[in-house]
Amino acid sequence: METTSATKPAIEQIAERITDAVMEHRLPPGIKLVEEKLASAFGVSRTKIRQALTLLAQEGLVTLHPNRGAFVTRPTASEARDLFATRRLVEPEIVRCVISRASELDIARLREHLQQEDAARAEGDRRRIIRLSGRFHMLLAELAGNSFIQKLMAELCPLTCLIIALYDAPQTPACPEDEHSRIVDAIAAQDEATAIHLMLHHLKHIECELKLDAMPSRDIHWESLYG
Amino acid sequence: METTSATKPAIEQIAERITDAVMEHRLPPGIKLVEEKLASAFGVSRTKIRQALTLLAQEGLVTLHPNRGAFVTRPTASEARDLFATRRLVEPEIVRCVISRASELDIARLREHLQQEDAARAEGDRRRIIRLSGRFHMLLAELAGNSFIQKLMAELCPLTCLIIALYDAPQTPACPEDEHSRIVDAIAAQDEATAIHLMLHHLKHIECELKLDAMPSRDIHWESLYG
DNA sequence: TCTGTATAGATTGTATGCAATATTTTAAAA
DNA sequence: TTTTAAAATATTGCATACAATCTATACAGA
Repeated sequence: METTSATKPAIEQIAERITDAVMEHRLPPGIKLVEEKLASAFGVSRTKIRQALTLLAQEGLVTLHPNRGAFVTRPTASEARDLFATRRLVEPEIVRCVISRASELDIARLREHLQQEDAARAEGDRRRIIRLSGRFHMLLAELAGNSFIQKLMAELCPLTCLIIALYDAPQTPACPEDEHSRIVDAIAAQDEATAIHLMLHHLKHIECELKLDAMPSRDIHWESLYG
Repeated sequence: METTSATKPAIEQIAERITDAVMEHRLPPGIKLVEEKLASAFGVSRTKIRQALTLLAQEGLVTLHPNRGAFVTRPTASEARDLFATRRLVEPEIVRCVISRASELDIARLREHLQQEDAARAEGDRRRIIRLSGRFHMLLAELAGNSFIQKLMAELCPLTCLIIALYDAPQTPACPEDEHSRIVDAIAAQDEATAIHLMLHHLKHIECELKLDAMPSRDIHWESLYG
């Protein structure tokens, strides 16, 4: 009897790599994901790719059009607002849970992540900054210890990256974010009120930099236009 | 050019029928779902069944064991507590949204649903009662108008049914639930404070009837016991 | 009786092939 | 030149077949 292989199912690995590519804006919203191309890129057959795509579709990162294929989702402005409303509801709870549960080691993991973000910012690697910013919130959710909230945030964060790709002013100066580090400080100090306040401020900050209005063309619902 | 067929993808239909069976406790927690059996039951090939199963696994209703197959999930007591914590966080927000958005027609839909629940209760059809009780909360989430929250509740409600199947005292007298109808009354009256209070009370009520303690044997995590 | 091993059977994992559908290209007509 | 129609190409949807893996049974030895 051997050790139960801890290797993740290959399908999830594929989905994860596609997710990373989306988070880094290397796969822009709306782009078509052709099964055969992905299959040869990953060195597997279409069967696995299909399963990975249905998985990503379930997460909302990919949209499946019957008989037409898979596309990276283009969230509407309305969906973007719903997403941030959900995050404003959930992330304060995450902060509460982390403060009440986190060990020294957890705090250390957070600080280590902050260092990675700093490094990316120092290099001006905007793509990595965005991905790491998302992963910061996913790490917080993980430390909160509620698997349902963790899973929800694992879906919302990549989608947030997509929304930023679509609606962020192109020349937003790479966010002056010591915001993450201040949140970690408040958590480490067990200062719940401050931590929650900073988190909500941070979310508002991200949302407000988006140009969610004045782009009605993006929101046209072609399917229902004529009937 | 014809109308884009509004027929749901067949895979989702299969997943939905399996979900209903789970909600009605016709597929008990832990049971194995053999692909071939399902394939012939639904009259399709294993390929589609597999995709439906990965979808259900993503929702958490089914657990996939590599090379061993798919099983209806057996939530642990700890997961059950996390689930209710999540619902206590989300459902008050749902109530708020519904109160501020719901039209007369939406309220009518809620009342119609209550009638179905009454009918099931009058017939003593416990299975249908449980499924409809779950669907009541899913309907509320739908009316709240936030797709992310709606999707989350669409996962949590079937799981709640599973938890009830596992942990509910077998002879719990079919819940004396005018609780749903009182929630709808408060919503219709736009009485936010009361509606939220009733909702939280309702959730506590469900959770407290569960025997989440004193059954440690269910929670043993065999995989991590020795290393 | 119990334990361990070998064999047979069942089930999952994956690739491949073909039919159905969509997209692009080409050519013809306005 | 623009529009329309038809053929050619590309892509998805699905079922099936085979290999890999797991499970159950049978049997030998302690």
